Amino acid sequence: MAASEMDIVSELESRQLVSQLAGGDELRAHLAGGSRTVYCGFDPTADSLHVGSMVPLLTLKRFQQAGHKPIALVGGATGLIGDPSFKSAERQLNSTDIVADWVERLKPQLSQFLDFDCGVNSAVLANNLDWTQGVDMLDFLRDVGKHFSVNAMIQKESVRQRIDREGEGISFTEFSYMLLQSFDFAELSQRYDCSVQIGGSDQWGNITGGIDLARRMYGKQVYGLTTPLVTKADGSKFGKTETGTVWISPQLTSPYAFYQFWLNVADADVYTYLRFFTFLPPTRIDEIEASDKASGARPEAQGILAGEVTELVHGKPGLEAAQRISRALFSGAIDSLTATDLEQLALDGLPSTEFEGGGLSIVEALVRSGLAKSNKMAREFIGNNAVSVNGEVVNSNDFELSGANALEGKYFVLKRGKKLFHLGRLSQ
RNA sequence: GGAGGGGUUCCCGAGUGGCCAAAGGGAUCAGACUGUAAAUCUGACGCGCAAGCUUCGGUGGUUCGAAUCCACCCCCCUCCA
Repeated sequence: MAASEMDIVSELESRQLVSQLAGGDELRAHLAGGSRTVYCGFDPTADSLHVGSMVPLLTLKRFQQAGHKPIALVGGATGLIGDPSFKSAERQLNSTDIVADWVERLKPQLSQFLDFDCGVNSAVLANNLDWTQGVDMLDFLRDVGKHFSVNAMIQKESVRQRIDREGEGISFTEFSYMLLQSFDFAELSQRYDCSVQIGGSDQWGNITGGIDLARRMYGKQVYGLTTPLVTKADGSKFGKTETGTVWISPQLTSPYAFYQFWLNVADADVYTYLRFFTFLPPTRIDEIEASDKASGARPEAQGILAGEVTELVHGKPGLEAAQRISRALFSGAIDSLTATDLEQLALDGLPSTEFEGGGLSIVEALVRSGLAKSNKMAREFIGNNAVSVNGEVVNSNDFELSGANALEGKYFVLKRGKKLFHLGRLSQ
């Protein structure tokens, strides 16, 4: 490995990807001194990762590219408990079956970003349930619990609002979460000689807990690094769209919707996101930013970002499908699409609905397609000129969809608002 | 187990017998302006075309009338044991 490749901390800093360092210069020297083993944990809180999980996950990949060995840990055990860090309320426990199922779904998602066949620094996929479920409770309390001071734990910022805030509390279950994650780090330091843990900055308390535990249990010096939480300049929550969370899974968020999400990133955020979510060199990103600023026209950054991230997550075919739909729908020439084009859009992931029987009213079509939640909302959208069918604005509640005004005798491209499209098909 | 404080529409949070489908803020959605940005302004924001209907932890009462009063139950928080 070239020496330049090894200076991963500086590389991450140039991308503004370092929030906190546990170990500072010592950690830099440690990473510069050879190929190290680095881990990051992902708890199964749903049946897919979402875009927010991508920052630490891609950071893990960056470590691997720099010659280090990544461990992607899926929290089969910790997912049963629930991390209280910066959560405002106690959460509902999920059943063991559900968590086990989610673990299985997360595994391939974690794996797709890492290289498992590149020699000494091949990635490892681990599950903390493997070393947690057999541990005897009394042993755990004696060997692990004894190293933690409750006085110190309740001082952690991550649980502060649960303890200080009137009306909220924290169960012993969630409070013990830190012990489990700390135990993971100590265990990985033994099993894999893992010496670095990374995570989002909300994981700082859990990471430092692990560093202390590894030292106390095994006399091992280990380190930590956190990445910033992804924020949005306007203060709203990152990773949500009008249709909900943006997931990695193509079943939950189509490549088209995924692509659109990135295409719609605000100017104020897009260059930061290029640094966080792509592997383009920082110098290249600076160039893009400079050229966008100079042009005064619509920035190119969003298109580049959407292209890079969509390809990374959904591959070339996914990206191409997303771009096909985007071009077709936003070009304004909807009425020139052929039946083949329209069927392809449905295959590419444009949401679609079969409309049985003959003609139906626009109001009903909006509700059945999910573009409006209720008849009332549908009428309101129509009243606001927010609805169009096959490119033509609909301005009457009495508008009917029928073979006569369909594209190719059976297709309708329904649009609500500026960006939400749906394909309707009449079936006889 | 004891004492006290709470549970209101997506979230926060007012409301303590009719003027309450329920203030205010946030989030969200639509329109205008734009670049499928941001900011700003306007409008919507339980369901229903409407008459009206269903909501304020649950169940049952009191009352002409309840989110508001009473009883019991469930859940949460604080302090004490």
